[in-house]
Amino acid sequence: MTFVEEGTSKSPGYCTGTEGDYTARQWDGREDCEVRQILDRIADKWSLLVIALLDRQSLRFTELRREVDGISQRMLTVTLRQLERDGLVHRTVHPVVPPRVDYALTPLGVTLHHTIQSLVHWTESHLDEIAAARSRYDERAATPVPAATGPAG
Amino acid sequence: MTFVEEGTSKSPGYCTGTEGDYTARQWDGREDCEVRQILDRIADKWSLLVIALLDRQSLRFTELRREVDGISQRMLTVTLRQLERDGLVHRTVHPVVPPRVDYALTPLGVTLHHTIQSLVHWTESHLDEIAAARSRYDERAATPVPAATGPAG
DNA sequence: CGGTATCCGTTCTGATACTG
DNA sequence: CAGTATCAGAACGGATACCG
Repeated sequence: MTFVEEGTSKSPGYCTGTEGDYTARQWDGREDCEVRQILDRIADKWSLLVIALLDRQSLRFTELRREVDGISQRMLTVTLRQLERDGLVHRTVHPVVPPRVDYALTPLGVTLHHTIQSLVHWTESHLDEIAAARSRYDERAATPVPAATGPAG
Repeated sequence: MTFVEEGTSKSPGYCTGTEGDYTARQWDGREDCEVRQILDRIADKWSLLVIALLDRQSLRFTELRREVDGISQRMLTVTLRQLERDGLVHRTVHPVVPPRVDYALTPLGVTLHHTIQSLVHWTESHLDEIAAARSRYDERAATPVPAATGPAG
């Protein structure tokens, strides 16, 4: 296998000693890097979709590939491996002549599913607002000189 | 500016016509790509942190940089721009001799903050479980031949 | 069918230098 | 202080070829 087995030393600069200086933070500095790391993984393009698809049902490799559709075989494998490693999905290999492998959410994965659904729900609920904000920003970006209307002189 | 102004045609293969084939999905195929796109942005390493930091307080560019610490000036700028474009943070420029720019969450950003806090909370609550799962997986990975204990014969 | 290993282009990110 | 522009290296992601 090629992907890193280390989950903490993935990239330098993540967990540099930043202690005892901030005051009003929700996240702890030492913990923060870990949270970010996990979050970055579960909020991954494909991970999110796979977890959503695996809700209340078990799917085969090919079935998942068909559902996600846009994903390549490589990325599906990698995503599934990460999810399995994190204990979010369970992999069942059936020793039959045409190999059959089923993937299902673990109890931990189910709890995550509930949580990400909240985030997805928020996103769905605010798609319009974000789109509108983007349009506004885009317009403003096309206005280099807003022509100050303040009291000149 | 260099970053893309288009928010939908970022990458090919995202929104390929995948309609009327799946059955038990929570997310709609056409909507999915948008949700994923937004999600991918707000769940960004830095975006998440910036939003968390901006909760209930306004911060200057340098202050944010100090807090996030590991972030480069470039990434902070880019992250802030994206967040501003999505209508999640508000940018206030004070026309003083030493330039002063304050960043604060918009009402929309505040609602997002609540939601991502749930996700962060989940992650914090399950750090140990994930770490344990990883250790288990890592051990299994170091066992190429599990020595089948089934009925040999 | 399910998966691995490799090659290669695209994207992301950080370091650096420069501006107002 | 608050950015912008450019470059180089790392990581990501897809296509391909091959295996059990």
